[in-house]
Amino acid sequence: MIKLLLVEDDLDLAGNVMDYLELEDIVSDHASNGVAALQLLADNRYQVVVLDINLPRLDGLQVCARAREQGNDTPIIMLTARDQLQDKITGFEQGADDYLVKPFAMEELVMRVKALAKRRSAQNKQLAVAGMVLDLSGKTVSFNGTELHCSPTGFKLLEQLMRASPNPIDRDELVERVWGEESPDSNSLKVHMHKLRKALSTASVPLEINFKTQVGFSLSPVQEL
Amino acid sequence: MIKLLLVEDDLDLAGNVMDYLELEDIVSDHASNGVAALQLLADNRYQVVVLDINLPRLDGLQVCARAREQGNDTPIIMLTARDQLQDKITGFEQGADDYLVKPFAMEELVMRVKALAKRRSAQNKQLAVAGMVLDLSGKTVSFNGTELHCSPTGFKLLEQLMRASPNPIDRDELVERVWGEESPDSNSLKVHMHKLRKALSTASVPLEINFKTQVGFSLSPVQEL
DNA sequence: TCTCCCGGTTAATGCCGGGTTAACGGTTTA
DNA sequence: TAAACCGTTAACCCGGCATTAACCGGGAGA
Repeated sequence: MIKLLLVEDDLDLAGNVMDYLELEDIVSDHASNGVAALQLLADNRYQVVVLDINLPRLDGLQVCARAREQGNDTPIIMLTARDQLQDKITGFEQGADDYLVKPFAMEELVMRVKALAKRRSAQNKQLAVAGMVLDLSGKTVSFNGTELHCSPTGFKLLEQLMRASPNPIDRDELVERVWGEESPDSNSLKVHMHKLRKALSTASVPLEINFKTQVGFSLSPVQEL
Repeated sequence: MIKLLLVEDDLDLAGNVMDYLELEDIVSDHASNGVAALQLLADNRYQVVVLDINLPRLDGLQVCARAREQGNDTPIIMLTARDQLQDKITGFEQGADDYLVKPFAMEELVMRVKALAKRRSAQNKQLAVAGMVLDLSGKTVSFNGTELHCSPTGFKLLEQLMRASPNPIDRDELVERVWGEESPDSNSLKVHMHKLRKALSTASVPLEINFKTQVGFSLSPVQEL
């Protein structure tokens, strides 16, 4: 789900855009002038801003510049009816990230919104359990500085296990988060789990994956005897 | 301080413009016809050219075209009394960077001059990674002083890789930045990548291009063992 | 004690996608 | 007009990966 701020004074257009975006699982706040936009930007965290250039009170370029001055680095898509080079230049100079000329296709807008949101959300987050670090942006897993190899699916599995750790995660829940609705034959999970366990042991990571019926899988420190 | 060439046959207007620009810390040379303009362009380096279209001897469009033919990529602002779309199109086709219709406000001109000068100074930089230098203005790449050959597309690819380095850049993102919306068959990227890698290795550049699924391409120093 | 269930283990299969190479067509240059 | 360059495409190779199937072994219940 993407949270977006739409700044557009044409209420008809704004309504249409918001309706369409909603179908794509993008929820929008709306401002119809520059001052309101800045207020919303200051009070909320959006993943993307769609900003018309022609606005009452404070035009889009100024809104963009002010927002950047205030340290707000939310990705901004500029919107304008003027298909002129100068607008683009000025827009980018003010710190816009992308540009769309009216009239535009809704699909086009959605595509760009998603692209920017994705780029943004992929920024350096990482999970750590018992010294093992999982880097969401680089898709890498490392322990004691040495990287350990993980296939994409293995990575997703490990991510879920680490998010839940030290609590167990239900088997079906796990499968759904990794594979989504369409899950393959259950054998696949077994095999991936096996590979994960093997990877952990060969890397001497002091963690083990346990399974308990009616409870699920859990990632926990190895128990010495 | 911005150094500018004003090409304008109306001496009154030219004088006014130059006086005004001076207040903004912009110093101007002046040519009153196309031939003189080309001569000055060949002998000096300006940050911006303001070029009237209606000129004696050689009109502005021709001056623009000739200058570009000679490899001069100084930003040009076209100036004309004719507010016609055709002029704009033709102007941009000849390589103009911006456009201003007479009569214009001095503030408008100053704004655009500054915008172009800034863009120019910003884009004239060169990128350097691990001793390899990519010159944006000259479109050349060199390592240890020796130039290494790069096709236009290869150059764009390398530029994006270097901008992102050492971080990876998403495959789709890369394709869009190099080819734009309409990208060719994905094979093309592979081939260009291959040529780039080959160029790097034959030039003994200690950099390598890596790819990782779900992450993208990255330019990083070679790992010795 | 036998058997069914279910997770773990291992090996095999097929696919997907990047890497590599060669060839074709268009454009520019000598 | 021939040569060189460049972008693109097609064809193939190859490795990694997900998936499947087959088998093993322990625990629960009859």
